[in-house]
Amino acid sequence: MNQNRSTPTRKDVAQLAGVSETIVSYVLNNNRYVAQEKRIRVLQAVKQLHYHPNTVARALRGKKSNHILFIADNISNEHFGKIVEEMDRIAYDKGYLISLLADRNDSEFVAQVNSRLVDGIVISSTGFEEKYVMDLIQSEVPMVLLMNREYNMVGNKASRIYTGLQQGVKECVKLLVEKGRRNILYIDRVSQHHRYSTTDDLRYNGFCTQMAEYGLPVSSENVISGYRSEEELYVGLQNRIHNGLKVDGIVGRNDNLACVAMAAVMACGLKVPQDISIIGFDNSRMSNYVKPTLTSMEIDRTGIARAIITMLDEMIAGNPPSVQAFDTKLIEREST
Amino acid sequence: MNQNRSTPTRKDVAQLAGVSETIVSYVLNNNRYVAQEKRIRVLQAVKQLHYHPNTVARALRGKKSNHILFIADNISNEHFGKIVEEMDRIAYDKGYLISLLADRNDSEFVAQVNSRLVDGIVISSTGFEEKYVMDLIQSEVPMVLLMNREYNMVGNKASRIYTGLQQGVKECVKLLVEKGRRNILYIDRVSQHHRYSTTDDLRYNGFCTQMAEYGLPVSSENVISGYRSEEELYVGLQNRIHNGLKVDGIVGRNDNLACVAMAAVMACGLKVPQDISIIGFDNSRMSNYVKPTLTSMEIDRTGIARAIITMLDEMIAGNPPSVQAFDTKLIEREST
DNA sequence: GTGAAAGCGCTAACAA
DNA sequence: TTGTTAGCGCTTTCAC
Repeated sequence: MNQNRSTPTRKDVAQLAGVSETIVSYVLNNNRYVAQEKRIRVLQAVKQLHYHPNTVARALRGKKSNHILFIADNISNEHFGKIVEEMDRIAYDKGYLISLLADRNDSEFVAQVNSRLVDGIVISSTGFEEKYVMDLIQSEVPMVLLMNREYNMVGNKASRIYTGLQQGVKECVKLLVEKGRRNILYIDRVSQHHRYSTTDDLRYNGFCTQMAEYGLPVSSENVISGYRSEEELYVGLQNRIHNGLKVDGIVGRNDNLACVAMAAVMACGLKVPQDISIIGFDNSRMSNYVKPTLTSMEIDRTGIARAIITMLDEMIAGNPPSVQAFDTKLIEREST
Repeated sequence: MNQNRSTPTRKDVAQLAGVSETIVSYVLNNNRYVAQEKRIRVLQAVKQLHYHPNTVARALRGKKSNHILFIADNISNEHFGKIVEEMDRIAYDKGYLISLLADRNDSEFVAQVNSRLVDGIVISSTGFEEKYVMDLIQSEVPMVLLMNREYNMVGNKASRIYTGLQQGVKECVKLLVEKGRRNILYIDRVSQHHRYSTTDDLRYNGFCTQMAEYGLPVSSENVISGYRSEEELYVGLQNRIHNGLKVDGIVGRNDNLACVAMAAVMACGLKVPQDISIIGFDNSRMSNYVKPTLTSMEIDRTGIARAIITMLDEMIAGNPPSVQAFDTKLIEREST
């Protein structure tokens, strides 16, 4: 814990400005009339001492903690990093600090989170069970959900952001069909804990929906799921193709998986994009550098980050939760 | 702020267990003899209510806040994300929460940080000025520095982790020289704020040192620096080569820049690795998927993450700062 | 316009 | 072994 006695407190400001401590609070919170000259003296003292009200004490007293918690199931990928980076840029000016936490599916986790007095919670996860989301909502902390999946019980108790996953994947399928592809694979996530996509997952859902609209089949044949690692996927996909799986198009759940799949089909002797078109998701850096370069869907991360902070701000101010949707943007490259 | 009245407090536990509040504290902090039966009743009540001591109140009272702050200059890249992910895994079990903050070079930033009562600070930045690091050290919060650069004033006031950058880049140069390369370029970072490397930067330093040991020149000819974006770098490098720059080897500051450089030299008609060998740094995912696949240096992120938490724990326990060094590992692929 | 004082949930010194 | 109490830094009610 910070033992530093040199960090100024409200008392120091009051002394330097020659006013009572209460006056300092009034000036800083701007919620009471204070004589002009005193106000000025206080502000000067604040500046001189580089005083910042102790966030912890404030939070304990029931004010804002200026602390936002971001709960996610994959805090290491580029997509997530970019959103957090952008959030930090906006949030810093508003005085917010952002914490990162990987989700755990147990009620201890919920209790842990509740023991922190945070101003807002953002959840971006497909694997975090809805009952725990509901537990968190019960404690009445403003919450924003990034809709990677559908929730059944949340209703309008949390703000929701549709990041364009479902519509985006639908457009991926459309593009492939327009290119004349019919034997289209969907590459599902790899997971060591058997957390594969269900139709709750908006990307997977988008795939199924659009395929159905074209009258194309969706089955265990063309949904590539159940692998525990990228290596397994790489080998498994090759085996399937050697065993006669027909494929002329691939939609990857993200760029990384699309690249794994691309490497696998190329290892099978298929030419991209002549024999098969491949499309990823996220428009991450690597899509520019793989060979052939990878067509991908760009997600509006800046817009999403802004929306998160805005929504949280509004809910903290007492407004009800809201909903916002974002579009994705197709970035076409060599792989299609 | 969390308005939730249902989150249990110490009082609730005391009531349920039929003991005084102090007893609850003593049991939880395990620092006083408490009658066996009472201790059991307390622990039962804790479990039943899912009670967690309010971290904020604790921190205010001068105890641990269980809060670690990670300050960095690039919170969106994969390398950084992996370290945080690993830290979270270890830290969660110890009750720590990790916050992320992009550095800002002003004293307001320092004051902001000080207003949070954090248990420890981790800094991984090349651009964050040392005077602000010193200001942070003054407030006596345990600190771990990831040594991306040399510091001149820190001395042993903070724990330091050498992540292998300098030695790693030296090995990169060695590898290229062993392959018979002599006209070796170093690709420096791109920066919109003119924050290019100086010899404080351990990667750049490693390059200079090893080149000198081989009697090879280092000049503005072969240090590719000063570009504001990857696009500028891509174009600029091609121009230089068209203007006669001789090059048969490239060391990229990271995989991403190495890929940009690789794309540029290939666009100039050079063959990789026949005409030119290229090596990156970080062993990020993309190095597996670019064509040709990219030789790179793997950093021991798991080890580093562990070391960070261990060091912080020890300093929080009152032990003096320490130093640790990690080795990098060469992952050779097609580009060399 | 201003100040005194209570109290947020917790720890630890002190007293019993 | 246990309870009482002061106080961490702050906000806000209430009285002046």
